[in-house]
Amino acid sequence: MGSVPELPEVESVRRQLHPRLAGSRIRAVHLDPQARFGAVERAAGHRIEAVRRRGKYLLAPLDGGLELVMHLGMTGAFRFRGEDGWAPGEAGFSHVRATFELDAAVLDFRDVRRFGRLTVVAAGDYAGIETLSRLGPEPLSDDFDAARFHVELARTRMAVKPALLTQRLVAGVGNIYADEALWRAAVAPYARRLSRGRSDRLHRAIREVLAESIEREGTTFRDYRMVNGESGRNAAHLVAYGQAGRPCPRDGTSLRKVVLGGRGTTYCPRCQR
DNA sequence: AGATCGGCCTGGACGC
DNA sequence: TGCGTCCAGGCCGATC
Repeated sequence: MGSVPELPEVESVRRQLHPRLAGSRIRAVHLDPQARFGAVERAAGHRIEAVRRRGKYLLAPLDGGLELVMHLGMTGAFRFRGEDGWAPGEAGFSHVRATFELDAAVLDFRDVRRFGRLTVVAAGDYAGIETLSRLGPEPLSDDFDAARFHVELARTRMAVKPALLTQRLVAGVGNIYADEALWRAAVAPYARRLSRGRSDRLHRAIREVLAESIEREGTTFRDYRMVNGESGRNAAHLVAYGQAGRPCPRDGTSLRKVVLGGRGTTYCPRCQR
């Protein structure tokens, strides 16, 4: 059972990184020689202006017209060297794939499974990052419009859950919150071309489950950690994801796990239609 | 252009 | 106990 950083987890990381990094200069960058990062060395010598987020991407504009784009992948985490038990010789100090020497701190990027990505691009130029360049609206902003969501859901031939995971209809929803939102909206993950009523319920449920998880600083099973090493508190509130075999809180039916679009999917076969 | 599918990567769970 | 196998899964690139 992994724990994948999705929008609430990435936002929780962003909130801890921004105050520490904004205004700080990157003196040097050290990279795992096996890592396939994109031109991260170019960040050296540049000042970080802010740490922002789009979907599951962390975006750090640098002075000189550059931008550091970061994705945590499956197991990525940022930790400050020598803080909160993160130091050579301490338990758990391992799998460091990149290190940023800053003015007054050393920031490590830990990533056990190496799915994470770090890239430096010209500011705003995401042409080489397909998912980011075609990313849908931020779910918690006014850009996430219910009418447009319905139209786009009706246009695709995909089942609703795989469609959500493409990041094109809405940004930042992954496997956990897709299952949670579909359960809350009582929509079957394999449904297609939702009615406006169902699509509106799903639209609202996506916003709710993400906002509630941000309040709890995300969902931790094992891997996801905030920058200070702490776990998020949302795992105890999951109703669908990882709950196969448990009774549906709405009607008591045993929750079923299937594979849909290559992803584990848990839902109530009775009330999610 | 949209949809689908395999590959990437590693540790933990599981079976014998 | 120890070894082998399977699974998790976001994104990317190839293919249809």
